[in-house]
Amino acid sequence: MPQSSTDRRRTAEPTLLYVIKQVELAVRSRLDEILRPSGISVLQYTALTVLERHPDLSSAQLARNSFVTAQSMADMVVTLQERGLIVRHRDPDDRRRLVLALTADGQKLLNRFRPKVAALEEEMVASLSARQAAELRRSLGACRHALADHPPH
Amino acid sequence: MPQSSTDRRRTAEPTLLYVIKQVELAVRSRLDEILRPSGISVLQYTALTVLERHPDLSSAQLARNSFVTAQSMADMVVTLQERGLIVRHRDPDDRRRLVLALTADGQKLLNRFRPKVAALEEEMVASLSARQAAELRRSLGACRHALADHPPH
DNA sequence: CTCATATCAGTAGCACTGACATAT
DNA sequence: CATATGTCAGTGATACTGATATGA
Repeated sequence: MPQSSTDRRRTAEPTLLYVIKQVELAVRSRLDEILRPSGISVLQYTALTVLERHPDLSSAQLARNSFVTAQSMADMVVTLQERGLIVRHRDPDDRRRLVLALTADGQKLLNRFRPKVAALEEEMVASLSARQAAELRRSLGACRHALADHPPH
Repeated sequence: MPQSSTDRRRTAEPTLLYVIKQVELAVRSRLDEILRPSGISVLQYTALTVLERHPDLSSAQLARNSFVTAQSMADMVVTLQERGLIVRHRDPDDRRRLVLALTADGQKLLNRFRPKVAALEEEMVASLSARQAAELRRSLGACRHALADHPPH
């Protein structure tokens, strides 16, 4: 007897949103282990990698990039500053902005953990071909783009 | 002058791990808005959908599924129970286990928000073909599987 | 005046460690 | 005794709302 396609109790097919969440949960769990010796959290590490790729961001810009409020990001920025991983200085062209930059220690921390993080990514895509991994990245980028252009509430 | 492939300051290419995190952040932000009228959090909603697909799980099993400790999940389970969305009863075959089940109200809540959540997923994959969306799901499933089989720390 | 940025204060949800009782 | 489940207590990192000051 065929099962109803609308009986979600018996369809073992989870939604795409759920699968994304599951992968992110697994990644975060593994990154937690990797970063534990560093003393910084996964979110703080992520913020550092963003600053590495996009120098001279303000805290407010970093907040929008991470879909959190400016107040939430401010706490993390202060923490990273107190640990000597970033510095802040006024933007002379817009004296409201406090521009963020990695310190030598911050860069050193990123360099130290990059191999293990890259190994985790390798492990994650081990069963995919290079073409499949590339398409995965493209598709996720399209998903991100589709959701990003949304008026904040 | 060609840029060095190891100078991550100038390579605009973020890691796959980062792109996954970005999509999950965007999804969570949008789900927050959708679920705000319901009074439950994204994590609580997710737990309800897991119980819908896999009835008779214990809190500890649910915790392992979500990569969190049993204590963390216990808090959420108590909250959902107090709101009348789930019930718990002893497993007669293993009297340690407290088996979880959706209540009628819990099922009603899921049914009420399913259309909006499905619409969000549609919006996310709008620029992908059906084949691309299917491959995205397959690849993410492979990633999840590759990371799941890891000894807990 | 408006908007954006940054900050301060208070609150709440979430996850953690450690300890413990109970059942297999 | 060893293992798994569930609970209780305490703690910390995170993100939120609301209010305020400052500069474009």
